[in-house]
Amino acid sequence: MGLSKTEIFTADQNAMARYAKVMGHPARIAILQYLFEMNSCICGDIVNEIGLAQPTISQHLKELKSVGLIKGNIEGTSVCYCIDKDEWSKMKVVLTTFLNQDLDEANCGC
Amino acid sequence: MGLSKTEIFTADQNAMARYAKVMGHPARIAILQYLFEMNSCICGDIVNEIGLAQPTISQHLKELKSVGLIKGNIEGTSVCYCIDKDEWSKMKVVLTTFLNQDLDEANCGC
DNA sequence: TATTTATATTGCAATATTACGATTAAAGAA
DNA sequence: TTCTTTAATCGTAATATTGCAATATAAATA
Repeated sequence: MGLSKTEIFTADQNAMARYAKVMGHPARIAILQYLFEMNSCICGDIVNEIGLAQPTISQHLKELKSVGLIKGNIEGTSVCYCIDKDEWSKMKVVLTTFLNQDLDEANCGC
Repeated sequence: MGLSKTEIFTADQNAMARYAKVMGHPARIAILQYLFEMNSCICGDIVNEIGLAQPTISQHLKELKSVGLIKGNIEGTSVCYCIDKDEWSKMKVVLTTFLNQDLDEANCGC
């Protein structure tokens, strides 16, 4: 179907999956890394940095924006993109809590 | 195209995206949580716990196995699935390093 | 051996994702 | 106003994902 059955999962599970999913593409990882590295963050620079066409980058930026991880400010004809620190912090809490689950508790006979 | 251009990204970027992608579905999050909670981890139990058909769960388990996050041991007619602690630790390092990037360094004028 | 039980695989339909050329929109420059 | 620049949107092709019914497989049991 291509359609996830989100209804049967908890809000937490869906939120975690949503964050993870948006990070589940190397171009979006690369974009986020670039935004962390650079203080200037013009969309055109991202297009030049990463070897993908402008509409493709624009689409990835849209997805990052849809979960709130980045925000864009119009500056004349160009757009300056930045990490949204509040949302990044939220994601960090959600994902690290999951990643830091105690492995010693996960013991089965296998 | 539906096909990611992995060639133009670094091994690290692709590895991160691969981990994130596999966690990018609530059913797989739910499965991992269940494997953490329970010490017994029979496939059939997972099917009962999560409201998805058996073939669907089997498919999700396959994807989790493909990145090495879980391993399955045959026990008679059933299969016992467990978290692979080594791989989980690897993922934890890769993702938390990314998540813990210094937000104060990411400053633009926006 | 035949039957049951538990899981994997196959095949398929519906939808989503990735990528890009072409076009559009909006702001600045000539 | 016209031209240029920059980024978003549209349209489309190729591929991937999600989900399940039906079937296959493999081990245990009767």
